[in-house]
Amino acid sequence: MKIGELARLSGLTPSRIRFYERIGLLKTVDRRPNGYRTYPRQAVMILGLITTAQRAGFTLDEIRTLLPPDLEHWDHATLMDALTRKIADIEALQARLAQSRMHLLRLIEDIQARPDDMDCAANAHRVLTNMLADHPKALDVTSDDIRLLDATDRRQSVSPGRRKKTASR
Amino acid sequence: MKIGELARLSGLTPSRIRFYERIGLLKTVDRRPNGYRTYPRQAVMILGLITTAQRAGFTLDEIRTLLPPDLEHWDHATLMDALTRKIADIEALQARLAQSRMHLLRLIEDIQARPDDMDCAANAHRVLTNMLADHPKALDVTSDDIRLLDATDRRQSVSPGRRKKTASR
DNA sequence: CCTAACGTTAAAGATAGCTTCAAGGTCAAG
DNA sequence: CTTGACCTTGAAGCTATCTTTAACGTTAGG
Repeated sequence: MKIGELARLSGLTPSRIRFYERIGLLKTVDRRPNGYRTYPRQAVMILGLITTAQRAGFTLDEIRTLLPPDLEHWDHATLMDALTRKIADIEALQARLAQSRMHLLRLIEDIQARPDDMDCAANAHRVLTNMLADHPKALDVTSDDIRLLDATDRRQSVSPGRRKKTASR
Repeated sequence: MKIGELARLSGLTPSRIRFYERIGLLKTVDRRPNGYRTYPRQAVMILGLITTAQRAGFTLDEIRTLLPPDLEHWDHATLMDALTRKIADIEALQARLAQSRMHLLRLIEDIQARPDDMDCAANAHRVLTNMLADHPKALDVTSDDIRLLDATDRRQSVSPGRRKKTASR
């Protein structure tokens, strides 16, 4: 089949298929005398496999190294290893997302927890200070820096669980 | 303070700070007679805020529209709305990651569930067919999701896996 | 006075994964 | 014979977020 038909069958665009060939993800295919690419039926499955792997989080580079020249002969060990590591990657991402989410929830709570006797500006400062104190390491901000920030306006900075031990630096 | 000191205090590079100014994320700062930028101490907090928001999954564009000219005067309603929507984004992504993970786990199981009387080639075909027959849209991850992933992932990844010779010939 | 470290700018490069464009060649139908 | 749909190529563009480079000015210290 020609590239247009393969595109229709696989749901990809012709340009994408040519792109995959260019980067070595698909092996070069046969050409007709006029230069047109000619694909075997199996190509549809290969493309489906590629998009499925992409959706699972594999990069094209990873897919290229995993894809065997022959769909029936996989490097079993390498494949299982890649799958296992990808699951671990996903779990790491999940952990970070969970943290991000909790961080945002805590931020919302903190903003709404404005004491009655505090005006918005002071509350803004309180929330900001709390938030930036939450991740000192990631921001490369030391405890000295925090104190420096506080010095700007040292009125009140009340929050539960303010600093956690400022690990290392 | 000059840009180098701000960079040290904030953990960002000078080029990144200049970049933020160029795209309008930071307002233009005062200059000394020699042309050097001069920052107020508050700038450290603004940069910390920006990187924190980035880690939470906000794009620089989003941050720019949310950041008030004055750190003490936020658009409370818009901010809360943005935070809430970002949490929803995260949760949607979490759901998709969970599905991706389950998909991979099922794939591993399926590969290992090769009947005794089936050779590897036939098993490969069986697994492939099962996989491609699975809910193809279930794991779809949009470019927006990728961005959110990047926000939590990129700056922490050790090496940005480089591609060899990006498609040219 | 010299040098190293810092500051400035505009422009280009890097990353992933494509799409789009320009400039053609091929082919089937009418 | 013309039209329009298809095919070809290489090169450039797109997105977001920076970094790097080049070429140059400034400043602090010895």
